Amino acid sequence: MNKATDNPVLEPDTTEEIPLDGSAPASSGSMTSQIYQRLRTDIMTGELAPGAKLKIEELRSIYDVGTSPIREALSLLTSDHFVERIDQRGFRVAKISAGEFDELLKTRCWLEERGLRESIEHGDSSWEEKVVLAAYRLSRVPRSEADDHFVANDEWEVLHKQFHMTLISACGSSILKKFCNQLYDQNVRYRQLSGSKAYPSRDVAAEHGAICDAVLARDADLASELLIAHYSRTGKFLLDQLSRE
Amino acid sequence: MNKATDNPVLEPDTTEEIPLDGSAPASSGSMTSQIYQRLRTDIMTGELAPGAKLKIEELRSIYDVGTSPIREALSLLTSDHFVERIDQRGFRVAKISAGEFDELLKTRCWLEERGLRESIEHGDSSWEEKVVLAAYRLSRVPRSEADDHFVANDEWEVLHKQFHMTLISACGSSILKKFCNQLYDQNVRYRQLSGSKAYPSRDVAAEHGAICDAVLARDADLASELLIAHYSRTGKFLLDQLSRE
DNA sequence: TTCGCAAAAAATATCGATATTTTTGAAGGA
DNA sequence: TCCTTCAAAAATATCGATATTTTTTGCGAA
Repeated sequence: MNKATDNPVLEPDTTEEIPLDGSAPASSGSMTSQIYQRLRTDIMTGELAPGAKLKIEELRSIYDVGTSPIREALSLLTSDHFVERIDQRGFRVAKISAGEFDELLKTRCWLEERGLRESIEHGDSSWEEKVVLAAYRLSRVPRSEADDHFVANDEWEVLHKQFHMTLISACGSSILKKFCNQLYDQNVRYRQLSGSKAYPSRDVAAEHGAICDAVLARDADLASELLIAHYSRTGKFLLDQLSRE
Repeated sequence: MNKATDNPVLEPDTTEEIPLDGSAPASSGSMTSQIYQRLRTDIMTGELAPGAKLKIEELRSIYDVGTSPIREALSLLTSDHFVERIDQRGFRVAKISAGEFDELLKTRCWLEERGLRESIEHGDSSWEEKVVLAAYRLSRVPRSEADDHFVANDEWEVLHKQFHMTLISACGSSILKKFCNQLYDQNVRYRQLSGSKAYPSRDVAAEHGAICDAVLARDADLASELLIAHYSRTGKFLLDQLSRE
């Protein structure tokens, strides 16, 4: 058998196309990039609480670098809306609120629906196969690392994002993809912050499967409906948690 | 007569709500903010050519400041996609291309259509009045400062943006508004760069009027159609200019 | 000539010190 | 008691110098 280039499904590096992290600066290399990544994860996981003041001097001693890389990393994080910059009075971790989450959810649905519809209309068979592959990979990994209680599974996180980003990957606009990527990460942050206690017991895997099926059937209306329902359900759940506090 | 608070139309500061600039850092205040603004306009106007290398030392001597504010301003400009940052090898002005413009135009239509539809559905009478006012103000100002040939009119630029941003201002998502704002500015850049020679002679003012009418009639389908046609027309024109070079 | 390699030059990234601004907190007056 | 004011403290912003990295250049060897 010759090289497997004629069958994309067998090509293992299909996943490489979509960078799943903040994608702006590579994590290695410059000090700035490293700090950027560390701060980014620390904010996403809630290590750094929403609204917390990010004092340069403090960070400087914690991460053991000069002020320049810190300030630069913080400036970069501004674009991801993970950090707020107030002129002449420094940086702070972006605040969260039920209201903002509501907007986030709404906007995400709007943008991803558009991305999905465009992909369904324009995506070729290679895109279809990527979707199938992403769905399959996701289905093989448990959502929680423990059976009895919820323990976040990093691998699932990665594959879940991969799946959703693949859905819209053939939309024909890298700008839209970037926006969706940004909003996805914002959403992850909210998920992390709402304390991953008792996760809803609905069959998320089945929902993914259904979306995948609708996509393969090129049924844009159904696929969109399922996708939005999928997001809205977790959204509702998170919103409850947020307003309960 | 008492204060004009009961009639929003007479309230002159209706415009204040939407910041029309890059909105991240205020233009005055810190050195960083000033440099940010200057670089931003210099890039938008084409003073700094697409793809041009932004050497820190050079900028440092031109703007007469230290390296920190420069680097920070450049980092901030990264979020607007006016500047590209390549780890360990500095910054350069974001490149332009017909392909990217095509995506920009598409995405802008997608997002603004959604914003407009949501606004039409949810906007109250105060929003309606803002639209009327923005449309009126725009209609009073000539597109070009000269009658015989085209000379960009700054006031028109401001009011035009104001009009379009007002259209989507009641969509209920500040995230979407921010995205549209960003894309609008990107588009302005393309317009500036494509050399403002001989502008299309179609009646842009009439198009704005028609959109406004459709909005007031709460006809979402018609308004969207007109808006998209409006964008597509200038888009086509710009795309021609771009690929002709 | 062309290729590759190393040294020089240029540019980026980072540091630590200083200037500037904001915040804090305590004293004095209404 | 509640403001207001002003000075000390804290934090941000900026600078100029140095360390690192990338790019260029020039010199042989195939």
